[in-house]
Amino acid sequence: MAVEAQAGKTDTRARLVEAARGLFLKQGYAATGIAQILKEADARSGSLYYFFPTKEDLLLAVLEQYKELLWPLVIQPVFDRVSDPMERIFGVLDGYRRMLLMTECAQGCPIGNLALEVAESHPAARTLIAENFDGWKQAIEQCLDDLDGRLPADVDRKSLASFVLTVMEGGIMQARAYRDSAPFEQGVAQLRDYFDRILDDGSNWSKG
Amino acid sequence: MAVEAQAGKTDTRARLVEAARGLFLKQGYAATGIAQILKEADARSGSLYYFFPTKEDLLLAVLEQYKELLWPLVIQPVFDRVSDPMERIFGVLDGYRRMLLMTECAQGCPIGNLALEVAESHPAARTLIAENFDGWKQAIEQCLDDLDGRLPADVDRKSLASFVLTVMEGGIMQARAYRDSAPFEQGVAQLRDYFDRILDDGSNWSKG
DNA sequence: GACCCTCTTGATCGGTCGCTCAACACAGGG
DNA sequence: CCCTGTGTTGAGCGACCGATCAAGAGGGTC
Repeated sequence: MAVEAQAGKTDTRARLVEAARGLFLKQGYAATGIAQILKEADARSGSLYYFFPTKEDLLLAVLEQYKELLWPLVIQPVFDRVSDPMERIFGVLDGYRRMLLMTECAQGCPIGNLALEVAESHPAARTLIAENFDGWKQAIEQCLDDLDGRLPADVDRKSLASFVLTVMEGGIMQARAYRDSAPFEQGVAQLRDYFDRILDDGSNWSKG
Repeated sequence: MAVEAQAGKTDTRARLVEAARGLFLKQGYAATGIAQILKEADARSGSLYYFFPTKEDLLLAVLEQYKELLWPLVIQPVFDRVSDPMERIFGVLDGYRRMLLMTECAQGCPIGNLALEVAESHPAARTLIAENFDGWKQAIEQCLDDLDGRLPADVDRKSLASFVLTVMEGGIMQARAYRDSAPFEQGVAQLRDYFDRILDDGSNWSKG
């Protein structure tokens, strides 16, 4: 019994979203033409506009897919490999470092790119971008909660999770501007230093 | 004696750069058409292409102007108002917060926007973006140097200045994605907390 | 006045943009 | 066999893209 078609009737829609996702990531939204997406997906314009009334709807589908891929592709693999909550946070960050290295700092966070490019002009996309950030921060927040007593009670976990995202996105931006992963890595190191200073480890450190 | 022309012979070039600067900031580089720039600058296409062989050359001129405007517009006003090196750093950051508030979080850091949009596809622009970041970080680094003894000797000032930029850019990105300045403000607050923990103030704090 | 140089004008180029639509393929159900 | 519903095809739309260029305006100099 051969594996035949999936649940859906056609995979054209999926191919279009996949192609658009890759091209938006590499080139940005405005710089990517419909024709290029069609070529990459091996589809014809009529098919695209059958599934997506406008180019923006395709963008929304891409952002929806990012939401769906966040846990299975970004979070879960790290959580499976690492159990310590603190190391899970830095494991996720290390995943982005590896992407930077693999692409020679050409590609960064797809959500971050789109956040700055389309947030203002495409309100619906902006909402989905915010939801992507929310999902990411919730994963970090869960790690912070799992730290239990190690994190002082007066620390605002949501705010700290937001800070982790801030450092990641800012670090990636610099890495891309300099084509060098060092600014990202330094930022992560400073973030770890900050965590070390916050954490109640039951230990007093004396430096030097 | 009326004030007549400036040193240069014409201001058309300056008007074009100014118009392009504003539009690239609001809409991004790819999303801004030449025709729109011409309309905004009240110029004709021949004039533009007399000064700038291509659209990318206009982008480079915009980035050069940002380099020139950094100190007089962003750094110096804060340094004139504030003398304490630490407060100078957070004074600069507060300038960006005010921009976010004024624009309802629609506009962020012009360099950051372009960094993510054109860094990969326009190498010459990427270099100028990096130079803009360098200039910004040098201002912060100067503040760190001016802290003298308050900063432990083993702290890497370049790395810390880079971290300030990272937090700023990451914070602005989230502010724009959420159309809310809170993530930026929280990030800056965490950064201040980090500084407080790093600084040798000659004081021991016991919390609570 | 003749000449040059800087800068401006605006029609126009070929190409690409996002998008439309009538026609058609094809499987499932009656 | 026909009908319907779900996709697919590809020619082609008007608009706009970035860019070109011959012509000329206007000031400075001799």
